[in-house]
Amino acid sequence: MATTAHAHAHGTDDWGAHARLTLEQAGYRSGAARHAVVELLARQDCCLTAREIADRLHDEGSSIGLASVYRALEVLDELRLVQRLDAGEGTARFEPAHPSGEHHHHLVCDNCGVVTPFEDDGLERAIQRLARKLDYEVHGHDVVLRGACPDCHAAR
Amino acid sequence: MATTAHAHAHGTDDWGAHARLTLEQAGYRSGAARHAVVELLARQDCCLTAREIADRLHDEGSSIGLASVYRALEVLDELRLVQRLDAGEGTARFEPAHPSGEHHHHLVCDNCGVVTPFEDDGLERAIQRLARKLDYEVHGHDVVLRGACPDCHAAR
DNA sequence: TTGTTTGCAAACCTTTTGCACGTTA
DNA sequence: TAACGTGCAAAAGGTTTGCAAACAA
Repeated sequence: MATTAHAHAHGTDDWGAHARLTLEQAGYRSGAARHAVVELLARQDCCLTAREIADRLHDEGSSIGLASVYRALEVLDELRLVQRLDAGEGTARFEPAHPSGEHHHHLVCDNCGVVTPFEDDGLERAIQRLARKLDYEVHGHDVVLRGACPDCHAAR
Repeated sequence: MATTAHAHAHGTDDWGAHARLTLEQAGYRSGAARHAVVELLARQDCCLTAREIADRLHDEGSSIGLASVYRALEVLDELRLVQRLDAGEGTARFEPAHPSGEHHHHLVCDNCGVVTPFEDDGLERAIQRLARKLDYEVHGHDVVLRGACPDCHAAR
């Protein structure tokens, strides 16, 4: 089966190690804040906002400034280690970008705002066919489906 | 041919009239600011930011407040008369949503930021097949392809 | 030691809101 | 006239930046 709304298992391809290596090879030193952000992201299946990242780090006892979270995410984005996603709520979300190219897309509930990941091979194939036809060098893509999640739909 | 990077012709299905009628039927009165925003959007093929809308209206001599542009867009969005798009630059973009369901998606250049519309039937079919399989009532979707536009790609 | 990273606070930008005034029905 | 729409200014987020202190190499 090609479609699943379940996230894949945690850390199966060790994104954390890949990210640390890539950062080092790009000449970045290791500091506490960026390290903590990488460690936290390595444990995520789906996207978090910068504030969510800072809050979780605080909960775990780290005192990381929000600005440092943004700076870490900026570097990770430049190195294509994270995928930035705008779900339309005015705040950006970030999730690990796996070197294998494996990725998912998102369902966003118009009503409650919950974001759910899904994967679909047919969709990926259609996008690859499309990208070949365009006069553009395509590096990546995002698909967001909007609608009513099962809970909100049932609650009508 | 199913794929085109060209926008379709201006106002061929008279979105402006449709929008005015929908607004009236929803009980909205007609005011200068919202009217001007609808008129301007009716002439657009692709997305504009709120500031771009206000600036163009000013250029045309209207003195429309930016807040009124946002308020107009909010109403139009609620009535599903516009499509809101986040291209990831931190500012939302808006374009007319045609009642026929005809729509396009966007290519965003990572380098220069230019946004180009495209249409692809294969992609639409893949999304429709996918939507049927999900446990979600899907109302809409956005696809953003990111990469290097022909100019930026050539300039390397 | 030297340049990088970080935390804090201030600055910035987009978007929303309060309020008084003008306008529509 | 009563309710709605608008413009302006202020407020409210989210994100970026300046700077001095802490830190890695």
